[in-house]
Amino acid sequence: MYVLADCNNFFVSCERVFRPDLEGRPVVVLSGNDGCVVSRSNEAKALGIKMGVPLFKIRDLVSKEGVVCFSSNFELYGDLSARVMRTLARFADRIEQYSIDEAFLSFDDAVYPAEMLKTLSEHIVSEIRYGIGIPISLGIAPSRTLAKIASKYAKRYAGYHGACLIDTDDKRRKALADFAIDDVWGIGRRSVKKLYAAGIHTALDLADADSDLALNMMHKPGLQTWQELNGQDVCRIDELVQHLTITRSRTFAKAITTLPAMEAYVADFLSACANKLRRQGSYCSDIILFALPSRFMDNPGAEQFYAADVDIFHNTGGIYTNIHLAVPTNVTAELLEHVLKVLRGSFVDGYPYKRAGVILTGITDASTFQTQLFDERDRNRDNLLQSTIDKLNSRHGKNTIRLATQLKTDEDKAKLHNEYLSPCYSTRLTDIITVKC
DNA sequence: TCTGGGGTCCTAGGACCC
DNA sequence: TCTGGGGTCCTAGGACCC
Repeated sequence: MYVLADCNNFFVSCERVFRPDLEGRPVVVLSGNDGCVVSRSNEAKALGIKMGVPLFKIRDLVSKEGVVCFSSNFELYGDLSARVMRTLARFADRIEQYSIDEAFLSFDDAVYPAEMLKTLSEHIVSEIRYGIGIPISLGIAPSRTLAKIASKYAKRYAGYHGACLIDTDDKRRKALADFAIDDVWGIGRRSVKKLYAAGIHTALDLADADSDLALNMMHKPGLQTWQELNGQDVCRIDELVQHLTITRSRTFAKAITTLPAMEAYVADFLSACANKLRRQGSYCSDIILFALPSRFMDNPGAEQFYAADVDIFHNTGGIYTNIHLAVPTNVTAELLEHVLKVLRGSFVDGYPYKRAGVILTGITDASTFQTQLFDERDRNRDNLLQSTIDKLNSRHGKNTIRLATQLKTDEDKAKLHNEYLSPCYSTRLTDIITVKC
């Protein structure tokens, strides 16, 4: 059996851990530059605030209803997430972290009868609620897709005490009959339209349909969803450690128009990517660099460059390049050399670059590393220098040693528009909570 | 004024091989 | 007039996830 553990309104719940006064009040967490709503408390949902809505569109509602806003604080969320994951791992035979706030636990059926899992799950819910402060919902079922559905019911009805079990065919059919097709894991917007046209509106409609219908409309992933809704376990994710791509990108509050400013951001993105790459013990052979204008046609700064109905990359002067390296590497300075060369060659001064980023691909692990015959670099020296820098940074804090091109931390903060940022209560001594007696 | 960021998997089609 | 069959690898784009 699988247990899906899904934290409730995770980012908002993290903020509330250190602000218990916000229980019962409408709270939202915003994306970078305080752009869109990315997490909502139940009270905020009840006010009709939709996921992804831009803040400027709900300003009136926010002030009228006293909605509390937070900028996103990933240092805080990452730390609380790690605590939740460690706690979950203590209970399960196997754990697969699926996202920052979700994990699949798997249990051996021979050891854990369904009813025992239900009791255990309720125990996990209260352990995480009272030990860490995060409300969480658990769904128990024989397949991952059904476990996801069960977790939604656990969230919906308080009577389940945070854990819902779908273990019999009768329960499965009842649960699916009351579950909208567009809420099923793996069924996106595109597929929903086609399914509606075929008269399929609930998860049960799909499960009871012919498997060929699922296959023809939604190809292989659709067939897997069909199987999972019918209780078959189709393994789709595993205990994946290595990422196949590593990305850092940002939309800027104000477009970047000068090369030195862009170089600083790109160097920062690349440095963060390379760090992650080394932490997972990999090398990469390709870097994608992009710097693009605004996605929105009505953005006045970008308008003159925007031609309707044409590919934004090719016709507006935006940058989107794939840089292939002859020898895979994970050394920040070396990666940056390549990227800066391309950036300097393609950057157009005065052009309004609104978002930019770096993607590492062609990722391989250390054991498959291949040297090249005509390699001029002294790789031993590079690696020694890099590991020394990494050690210093891990001892004295992120970016203690950084490349000259990178942003200075204070400047970076000034440029970021994060009006409602909370302290990093659990990861920085300077931000530690004070209790007055 | 103001519109997120980081991922995965699958498929079709082109280039190339013998 | 008539132009194989089987395979691999790579890439761009689509769809989906939180």
